[in-house]
Amino acid sequence: MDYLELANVLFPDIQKTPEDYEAMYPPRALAEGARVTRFAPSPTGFLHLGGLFAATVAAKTARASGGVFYLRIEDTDKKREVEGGISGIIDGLAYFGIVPDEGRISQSEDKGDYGPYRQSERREIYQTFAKALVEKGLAYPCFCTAQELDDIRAAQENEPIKGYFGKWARCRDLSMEQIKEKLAQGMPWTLRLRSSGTAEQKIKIDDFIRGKIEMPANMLDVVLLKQDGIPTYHFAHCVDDHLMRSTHIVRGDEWIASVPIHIELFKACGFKVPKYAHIAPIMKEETDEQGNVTGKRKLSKRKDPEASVSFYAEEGYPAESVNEYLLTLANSNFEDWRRANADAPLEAFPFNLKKMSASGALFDLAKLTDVSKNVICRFSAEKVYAYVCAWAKENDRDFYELLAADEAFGVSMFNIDRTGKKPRKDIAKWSEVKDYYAYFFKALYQNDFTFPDNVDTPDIIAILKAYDAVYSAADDKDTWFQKIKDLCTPLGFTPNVKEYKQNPDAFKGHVGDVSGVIRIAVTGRRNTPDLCSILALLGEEEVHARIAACISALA
RNA sequence: GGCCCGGUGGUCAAGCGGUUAAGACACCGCCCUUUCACGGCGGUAACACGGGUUCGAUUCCCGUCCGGGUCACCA
Repeated sequence: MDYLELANVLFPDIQKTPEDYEAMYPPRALAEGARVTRFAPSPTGFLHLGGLFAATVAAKTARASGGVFYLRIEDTDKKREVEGGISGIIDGLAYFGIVPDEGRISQSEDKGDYGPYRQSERREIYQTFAKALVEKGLAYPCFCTAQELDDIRAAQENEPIKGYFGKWARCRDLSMEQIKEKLAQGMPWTLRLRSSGTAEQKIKIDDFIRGKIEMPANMLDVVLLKQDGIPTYHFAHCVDDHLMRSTHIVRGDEWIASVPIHIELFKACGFKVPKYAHIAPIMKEETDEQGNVTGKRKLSKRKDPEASVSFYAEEGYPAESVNEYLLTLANSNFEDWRRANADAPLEAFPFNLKKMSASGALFDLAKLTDVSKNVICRFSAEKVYAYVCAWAKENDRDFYELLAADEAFGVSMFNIDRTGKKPRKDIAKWSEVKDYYAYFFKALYQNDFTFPDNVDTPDIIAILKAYDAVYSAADDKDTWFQKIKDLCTPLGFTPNVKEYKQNPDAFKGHVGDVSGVIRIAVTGRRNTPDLCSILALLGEEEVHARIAACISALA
């Protein structure tokens, strides 16, 4: 067989050679140890949490080493592509602060010297390298139809090794005449690798996360180029990551099984094999209708709302919170680092690929909530106000109008209990703010005047009347509190909590019960930030009105 | 089914031959406290199972079980 002739018959239009591309995309001039990583999603929908996680890990890996992180779009399957998929991914990443150093930066723009970064624009490159493989006798055209392939699969049902190889590889040894004849008939063809693997061969890989793995070598004549001339994932991965000079392949662990194929391909092409880091997926507990746990599975975009990154934007979890949560999953020492470096930017965390867990973690919303409260309590009131406004503008227009009507008021509201060493941790996501802070707005304020059972209604009314008489919005915290204490004794309560605990039968309650009554009368809630600040912000007129309304409701 | 990978409290996880088996979240209790929080202290709770190797196994080996992945002209 004259492979040179075959190559020209198959790829008559390809003039360039692999050497041309090697020269066009020279090795990167980076410092020793700098890692080049990428995120390479297919634009099949919006970004999901697993993708964000992989991108985060890849980006951190590159940044921590002074390397390069780039975005490549793997759109070799036009059937699955969705409209706006590319910008959905780019915008999604940007929302979480991930801006690639190079690669695809918009629906139609690239940045960097190793592009194009969209696979559908790299057709000629793949064909050039495919042609070179044919010239070396390492690839051949296959004319099998989908039906024939199905038949092979059916026949192999009980075989230990399945796939296109050995006696099943019917097109492997076609003569030049047969090939030319089929081509002349216009039969569509795919290009397959002529694998040199045997059933006995083993390969070893040293994965950054999994460690040493031994697997049977590839022996399948996998498809390199589909009928439409577009490469499969395997071939595109090989050509792109070589030409774009990736040093570390960070990807989901569903790819582990195909590493033998990839290694054979890199070697067949004469490329250096990159390092691999296969990350475990984020899992979700699976339950039946009764809520019993039946197992776990990968977070699914279709079944789990929290799989989609847009869920976090809609619920109002700040990107910072999601990022921190993801980092707790990625490197378990992150939380220790955060405690020791409370105010350091996330970028300062010394991320370590090797500390990644080999098994998939269950997604834990309670943990995210906790992380998020810790993140938000460090925000300034101005920042909270800005975030809540931005969230409400998209998700709750009425609430947005209320907030935007008075910025100073909004900031003051979020500033309560936020300035000390131990800021209040009450907000985990912006969507709960409206409920927590409703009493600040006349339009939202509601009160069903439900008081705890330990205070009788006549006492409630007495407390409110007495407080209404002494209240002044100008009171500072000490004055305010002293006034409440002064109310206690005449009404049968004690200003001293300890005293009450020592002798609970001697009093109707303590100063905490008294302030609790005032809180509920004015806000309708049993838990709020500092009451004194709330009353001052609400203003005298409003406070008096609310107290009066409460008294008449109870009377 | 073949081939890979994994299996420490409910969850995330340190530990990697000798530990009272860390820590975080959640939960419970106590303390602090004008409420709510915050904070502090304490508590319940774990090495999947069976065989080896060893003076000694959570740590090493084998088997079993369980969980996950993969076996496309999808990525």
